Amino acid sequence: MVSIKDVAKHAGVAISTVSKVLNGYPNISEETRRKVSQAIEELNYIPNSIASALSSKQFDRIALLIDPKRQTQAIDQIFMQYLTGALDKAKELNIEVITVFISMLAGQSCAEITRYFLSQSISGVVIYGMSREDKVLQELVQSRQFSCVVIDVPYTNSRTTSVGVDHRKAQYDVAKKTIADDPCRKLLYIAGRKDGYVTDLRLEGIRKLAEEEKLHLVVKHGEFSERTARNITFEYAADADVVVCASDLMAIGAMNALIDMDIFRPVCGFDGITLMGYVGKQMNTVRQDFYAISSRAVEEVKLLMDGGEGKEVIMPHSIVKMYYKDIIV
Amino acid sequence: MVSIKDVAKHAGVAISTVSKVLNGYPNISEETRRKVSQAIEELNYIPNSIASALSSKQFDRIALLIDPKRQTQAIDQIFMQYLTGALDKAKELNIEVITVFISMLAGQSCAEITRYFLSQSISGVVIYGMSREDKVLQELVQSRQFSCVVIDVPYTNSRTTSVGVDHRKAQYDVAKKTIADDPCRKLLYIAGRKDGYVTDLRLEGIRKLAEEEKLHLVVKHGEFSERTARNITFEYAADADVVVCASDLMAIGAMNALIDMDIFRPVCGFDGITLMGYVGKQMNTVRQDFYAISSRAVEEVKLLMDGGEGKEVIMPHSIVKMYYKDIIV
DNA sequence: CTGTTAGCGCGTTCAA
DNA sequence: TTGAACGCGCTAACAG
Repeated sequence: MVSIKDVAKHAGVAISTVSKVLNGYPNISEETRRKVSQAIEELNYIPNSIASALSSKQFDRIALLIDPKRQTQAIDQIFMQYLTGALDKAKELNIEVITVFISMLAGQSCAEITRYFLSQSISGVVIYGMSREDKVLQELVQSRQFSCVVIDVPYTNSRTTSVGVDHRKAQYDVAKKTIADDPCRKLLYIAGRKDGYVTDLRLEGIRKLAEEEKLHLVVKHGEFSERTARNITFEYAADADVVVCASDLMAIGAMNALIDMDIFRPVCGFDGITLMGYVGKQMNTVRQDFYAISSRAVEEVKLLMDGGEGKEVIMPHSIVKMYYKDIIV
Repeated sequence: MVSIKDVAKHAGVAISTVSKVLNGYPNISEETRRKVSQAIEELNYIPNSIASALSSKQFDRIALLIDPKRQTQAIDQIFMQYLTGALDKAKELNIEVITVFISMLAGQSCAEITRYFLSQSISGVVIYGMSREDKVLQELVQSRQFSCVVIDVPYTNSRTTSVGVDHRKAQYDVAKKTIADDPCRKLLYIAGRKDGYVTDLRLEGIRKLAEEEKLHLVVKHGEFSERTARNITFEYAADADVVVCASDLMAIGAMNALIDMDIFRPVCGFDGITLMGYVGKQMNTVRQDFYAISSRAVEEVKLLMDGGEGKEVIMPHSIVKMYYKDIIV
């Protein structure tokens, strides 16, 4: 391995001079700079980022906390988009990324996780999908030991920024579009888990719509489960004009139930996953740009690491209809 | 930040003694070990892995090269499984992982990528989905600069191990199961891209079956595209008894085409993705355990980094039928 | 069994 | 404008 020392020798200058050229310091003559650059070229020198990090003690490293535990594999798509968004932005900002599945942290206390992160020189964390039950993650965020960005969780503190869409408005919008296409009087709403952060927000959205449109609103909790939504649909959908679901997976469950029941009801989902296109009928969904959200999250965690204050970031959303023909490649 | 020096002082021993305790060296008295451990405890000392890596020059770091470019979002599932398998195993083996989407390397030469990896102290690479067109990746593997594991690519050299299932046998098995259920004389086979590594292997498998069973075999290239498979099905399926596809996505395209054509033909896919369960009819697929494959890949790259020789690893597969009810949660 | 010493590769004073 | 010297936090001989 060729080190900075070799370059210095080859160029006939001191190590520190090479270092300065490398890091673009101003006080270097054109002449020396050229000599050094040439030596670097000739020796094919590659700076050792490990050593650099140790020496400068400047090392931006973040952990991406992803939770595949309460999802079926069908929505891995969302996490892949989260990942690509984060990785792209991280590379742009020259931040190192450690991808961590929350399952890998299972059973560990907040202190242990903190320990692990510190030993890895991680100073920022982006959390995708923290639930109210994740007590350790809550603790982690509240400890303010790390710069945190939480996705879709309405919580901020001095070192924590939240990034997400306006779930209240999004749910309102997507449902409104659905009933605009098919007028309705009675609406079945399949909500998420009772204690979910977004559940209440989305519920507020649908309540507002029901009030405005003077709809008879029936609310059932589908627990974000396809099967539960399916069962709820079997029980209550015949009696409703429209079925609105707080997640795509539940919408798919509802749709399949309706097919089995052999009745038609307009259904809308929420997340905007491709899978929606495969279920045969078109459905409205919120277009959440997971890539953009994640990209923004990394930007925000960087700001925090640079000393910024935690804040709330609302990303825009739009509404789309999913067709099979738009998805097939 | 509390360092090893503080611990040494606090425990009243030398720095190296602390280091030895930390790394579990044998020649340490129980007494000292206890003292040091206590000091570590009291100061809440966390070893700096960066410094450790620099000093020991031992730093197992691998890059996961993932290519979402030629896939629809529908099969992100495969990549998530690859990821979890790799990350879990990496944590077990204490290997650091850098996740890289191949798109992030687009336009870079082999030398530039090599440079980047070296600067990141990456010594091992796992490549998921390398095609014959990826000239730079080919070059990278052939350069032997890094310990490489390629997934589903039948190439090995002194520093390259290949991991994958036996595509020939797998294709044979899944198709055989399909025609066992529904006897057939004429079989439409929708193959992958003409230049794909696995395309030929799978083709061999189906050819062998056709010969054994004396089937009339019609082969068309679906380019691993759902739409192309759909079009091929429209054109040729009416004339066949069974449709065998070299990928799940193509199987889905074929199935949807058959539904539109309003005729029934048994269809089988290959990859075993959950999405198969959503298309309405049951289909046979190869059960590839992506998690296990990826986990094994990381083990293998570790062996290579420790000086092992490249080799070929064949992972087992089984055949399953996909039902919606097995998938819904 | 323990402590001393010499680096790992680099960034950063501070003189010259 | 340049370079010698020191230190980042740790590991690994070697000496005691």
